[in-house]
Amino acid sequence: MTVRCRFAPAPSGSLHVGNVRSALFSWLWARHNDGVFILRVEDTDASRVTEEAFRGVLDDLRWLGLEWDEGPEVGGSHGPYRQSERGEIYREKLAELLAGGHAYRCYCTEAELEERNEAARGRGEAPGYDGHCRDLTDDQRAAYEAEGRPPVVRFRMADTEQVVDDLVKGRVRWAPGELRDFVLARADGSPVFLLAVAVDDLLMEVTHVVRGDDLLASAPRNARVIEALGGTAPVYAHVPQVLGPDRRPLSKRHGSTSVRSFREMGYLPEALVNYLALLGWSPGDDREVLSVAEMIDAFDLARVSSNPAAFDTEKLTWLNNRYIQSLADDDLAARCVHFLVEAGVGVEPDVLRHAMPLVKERMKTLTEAVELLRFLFSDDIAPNEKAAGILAKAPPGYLKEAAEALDASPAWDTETIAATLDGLGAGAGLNRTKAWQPIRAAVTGSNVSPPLPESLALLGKERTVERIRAAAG
RNA sequence: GCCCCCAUCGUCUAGCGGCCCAGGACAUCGCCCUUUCAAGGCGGAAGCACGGGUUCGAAUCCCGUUGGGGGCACCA
Repeated sequence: MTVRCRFAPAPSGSLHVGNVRSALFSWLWARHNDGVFILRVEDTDASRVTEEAFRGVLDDLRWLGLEWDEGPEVGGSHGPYRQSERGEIYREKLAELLAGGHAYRCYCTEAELEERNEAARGRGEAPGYDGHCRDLTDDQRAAYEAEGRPPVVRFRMADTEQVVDDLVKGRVRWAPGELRDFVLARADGSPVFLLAVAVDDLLMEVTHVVRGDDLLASAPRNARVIEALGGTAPVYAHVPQVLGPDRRPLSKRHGSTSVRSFREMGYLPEALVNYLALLGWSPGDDREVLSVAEMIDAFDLARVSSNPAAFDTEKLTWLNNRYIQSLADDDLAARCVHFLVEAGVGVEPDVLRHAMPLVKERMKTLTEAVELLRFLFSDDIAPNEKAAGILAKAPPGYLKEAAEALDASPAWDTETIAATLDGLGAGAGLNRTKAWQPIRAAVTGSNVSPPLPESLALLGKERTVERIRAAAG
């Protein structure tokens, strides 16, 4: 049987990394089994959903490389894939459940429900729907109808022990009566999540549901609805929440947690995917840096950890640098362009490409290309505080001398420049650090830069000499 | 309140009864390399929440305690 996994986000603009991890595990499982990955958008709450928020989610997934086989924009034989377009289907299935006696109309008002809940609490009993309208007689029903009470539709939950064999949590049980009859459709007839998910998973022939463990208790409800509709429930895998550094569930409160924000901070999708895969899963050996192919090959839902993991930006950053180092110069340069342009630095593609070997091991994020390489593309290199200090401490006449020596250089390659610089230092009785730092400060405006001879070679003789002369005053 | 989930270095994890006086990675500390900053190499410190069992033997199994988290909606 073909494995069919799905990811069903609400369109939020940009996915947060916790959701993405669920999506990733679902996707990896589909790919591992040569199965199908479905994207379904849970936009039933149409009032809050904008087209922009919808697009944001698709963009995030594509950027991460989590391509879907069925879903919005790619189609598929089980559509439509937006819940907002499936109203008719839900109405149909709701009628089916009602007709089969698996669901019933409940006339209790919210006030009545609340009142009885309070009373239950007062008696030390568990709150929750008490089954008031479960077995109304025709007369009672008629009386409520006559009152004009708008009914909701509730699912008749089996009064037996409920068991879910979860791929990551193991066997989980709920005592009889623990899971109450829940609402499938609101008084206005609109479907709620519990109906929509069950119907969609059934009709889309989903075999494995991978999602956050905050939904663990809805698994038996989903399963019973699917069965009431004549289907077979999928296998569930509830992955733990992703925690923030304070060990509380990740939320907006933690600042930048959306895919978009990591993208804007200069993280590579490869690094984010690799990092997220390692959050709660490991291949079982000591590998940490894994290609997508290796992840697909090694992935197993049964190996996903059942305890919650905290998101650690430092390790993500380390991985990011590893991936930056591994990229080809062309590729890296292309990815840096956006950030340089964004910062107002106009780039020369050829120079940029040749600068990559100089910066790839010192860039933790792509945004750092800006500070590292600005001096190559802009002549506005006013020295920062430390650079100014270095310049002030340079021996009198040293910079002028350096400018002349470099200007007189017969060739302009790394070796020649290094030799010239060394000759200069020797003449002034300075070691390399003392001899080179003033040059660095004069040319880059900073005390920190890529390797000096290579930088000067890229900058060109004219601009180098000009800047040193300017600094010499 | 009731129910459910979870518990190995600061963090992510390996470990599924003897291979473990617990292995790897990030972070951290020290040394090396070194033109700055990085990167890299080598080394160190750091953990089985607690208490009972079971067993010849427990990080691994069972029970309890404690501590986190989630659920108990006409939200998803």
